[in-house]
Amino acid sequence: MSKCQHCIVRRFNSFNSLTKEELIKISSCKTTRKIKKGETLFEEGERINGIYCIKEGVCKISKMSENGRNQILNLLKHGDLLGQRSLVSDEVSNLKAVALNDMKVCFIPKEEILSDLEKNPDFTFSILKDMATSLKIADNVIVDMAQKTVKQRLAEILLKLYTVFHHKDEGIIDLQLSREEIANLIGTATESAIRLLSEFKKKNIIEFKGKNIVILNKLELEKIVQGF
Amino acid sequence: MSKCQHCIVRRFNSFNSLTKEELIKISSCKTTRKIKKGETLFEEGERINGIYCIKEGVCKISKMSENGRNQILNLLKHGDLLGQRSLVSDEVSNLKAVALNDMKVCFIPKEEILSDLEKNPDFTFSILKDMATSLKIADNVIVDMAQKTVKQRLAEILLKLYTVFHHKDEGIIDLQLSREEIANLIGTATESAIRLLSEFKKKNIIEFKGKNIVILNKLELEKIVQGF
DNA sequence: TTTAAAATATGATATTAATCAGCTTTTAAA
DNA sequence: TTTAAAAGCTGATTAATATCATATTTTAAA
Repeated sequence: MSKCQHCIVRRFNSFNSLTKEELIKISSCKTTRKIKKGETLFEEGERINGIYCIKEGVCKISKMSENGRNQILNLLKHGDLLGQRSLVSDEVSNLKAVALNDMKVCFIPKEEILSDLEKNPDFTFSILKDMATSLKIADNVIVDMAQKTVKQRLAEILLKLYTVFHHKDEGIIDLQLSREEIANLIGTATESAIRLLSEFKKKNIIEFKGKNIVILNKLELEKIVQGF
Repeated sequence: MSKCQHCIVRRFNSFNSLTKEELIKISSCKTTRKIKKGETLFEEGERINGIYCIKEGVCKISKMSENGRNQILNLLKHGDLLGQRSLVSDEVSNLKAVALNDMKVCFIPKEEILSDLEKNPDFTFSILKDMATSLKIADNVIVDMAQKTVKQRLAEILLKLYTVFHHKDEGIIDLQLSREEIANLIGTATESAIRLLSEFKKKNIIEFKGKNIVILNKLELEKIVQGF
């Protein structure tokens, strides 16, 4: 079995603050899971009782709205942790996680992490820092959703996707999302997302390369985000 | 000077997890501030370097959007803490806080709290729990902003305001908000908020008592939230 | 008290986005 | 390979919401 203390992924997350001994202990109780594209890691309302550490692949974190539409709240990739809230709450998950491509994740049971939280203030501080950052980002998303037009939000998500998933120097976004998923990221109808993507394409701001989107004019997207 | 260990407000927040000794230490370094209605506690971009503990009054937490509109993200009242993010981040505040009525707040410098975070895992855990709850709430707000109509959001905020600020058994919301502030809470134009409030009033769902809103038909509001 | 400014209200219009419908292309299963 | 289903696309229409204009009421300052 692979060992946490040698796992390169941990350099990107709070596990970096654990001691070698703590990592060895976690190694011994973690389970590794492979999830195929489209498969569900966990459902809304499911009890998680632990943290997922993403080794490979990307998953979408979503939530159903009361009027039956799906909102994607986050995209997580290698190095990201998932399920922090389960550590401090006995509630079931309020979110659903689905793989966007083939994934490899490690699952560490809640009890293990909790004992580290008790003993290692650096680790706790790191988790706290992560949550604070997530909270700040969430505030920004609320403002965007409340105040920006669909076109602004689409331009913004394309820039964000490029930042996180760009490939080499090209403008290509190295992540395949369906039109519906893009719509669910920005909170609009699928048709509206398609229409605006077509518009961007017609204006040579983006192009489609197979199933991927390529950013041709980053500056123009930035202008659109600002409302021009 | 009033003492934290005797302050009733602390029963509602994470300071509840501090020991008597820790509270005495905090008492000795805290400063108490009175803020008049309309005054600013701190601005976006200001360095906070500590935690505010609200003893009396209500404040709005807001953020400007890129297109110059103001979004109210939260309303905080007695017992609530403010500035947790400053503990774990050296960044300036991303939010602005303005008093909605006369307030009394205590300010505890960051260094004091940090030493407690180091030594008292219960306290840290409690802060962590708070942040996790805030994160869950933020996720819900994102979904609402992205997926619900302005009418649904208005009905929802009225119910929330009622829950948090209701007065005795009456349907009165014991907090004075301008129409603009209501609009900034739900992310819409002031005129749209006014129009919908008028509609709700015409349908006898709410009434205006001076500057306050009174809920007459809670059930109907709940139906509107669901999309009917 | 008078008066200017701010807040509230409402109508008219423009803009944005959702919905519905029908079509084409792509994908995956038989 | 064929074929059904899903995804993508586009036009037309409707619905929601913003914006602009203007009037009225309330508030606070002179």
